Amino acid sequence: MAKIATWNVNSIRTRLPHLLSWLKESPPDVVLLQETKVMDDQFPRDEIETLNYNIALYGQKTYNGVAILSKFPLEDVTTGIPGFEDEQARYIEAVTGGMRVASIYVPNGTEVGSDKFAYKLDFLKHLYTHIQTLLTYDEALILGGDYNITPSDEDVYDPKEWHEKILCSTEERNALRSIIYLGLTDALKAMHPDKKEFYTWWDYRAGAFQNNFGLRIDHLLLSPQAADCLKSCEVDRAMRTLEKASDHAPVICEIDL
DNA sequence: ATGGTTGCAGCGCAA
Repeated sequence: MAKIATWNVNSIRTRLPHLLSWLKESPPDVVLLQETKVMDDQFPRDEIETLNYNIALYGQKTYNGVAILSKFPLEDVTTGIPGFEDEQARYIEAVTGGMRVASIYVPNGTEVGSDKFAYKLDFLKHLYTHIQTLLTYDEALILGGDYNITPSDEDVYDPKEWHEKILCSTEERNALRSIIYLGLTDALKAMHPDKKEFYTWWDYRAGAFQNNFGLRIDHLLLSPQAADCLKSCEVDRAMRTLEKASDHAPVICEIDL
């Protein structure tokens, strides 16, 4: 049984104590990290390698940055979406433990209709094309990350307040739905089809976590070969309760290949 | 509540 997690850490250096204790207490086999916010030469490799993880990095100063940690050897590592010119470090892919995995940090978009929103849609368009190609490989494929999109109003604590706002607009939801309809399974939704108020991100402001004012924007999307072997998927809310927590909680699935 | 908080770099910007 392989355990695969995705987690937006919001700075690997600030979150390192939480990451290390989490890796010690309930070690996933594969960890897909987003928003590491550090250049590769400053990534805290030694502390993580000591816990028997291999590491693949695509970092950037101050913003963005993605990484893959794996108990298995990491092969065929690629960075960036093929065919998409992007100076921001938001995509890394590798083959590990009999699976192909990717850690994806979709642009936030800031505001519907803005230049950054256009960039978000462009990123999603190229991601769609790349996933089309990946699905022809007929592999166990796990696309984890901060997609910065709620699939539906069920994934929003206050759909009226968020109606057509960023992370919830029809246009970006359609882009995500198109990607899923290529043949992917939303692992958390598949394991908990009727669960309500099931979120992965809570704003730091205004006591959002304490009030469970959250959104579900972090996803593990699985190819049919991976989905057939899916045994569980959960949100690790406990990580969001800690002092100096990331604003995102990890999403973890178990796959019995 | 065009507010609120966090992380970064170095006090404005992105989220």
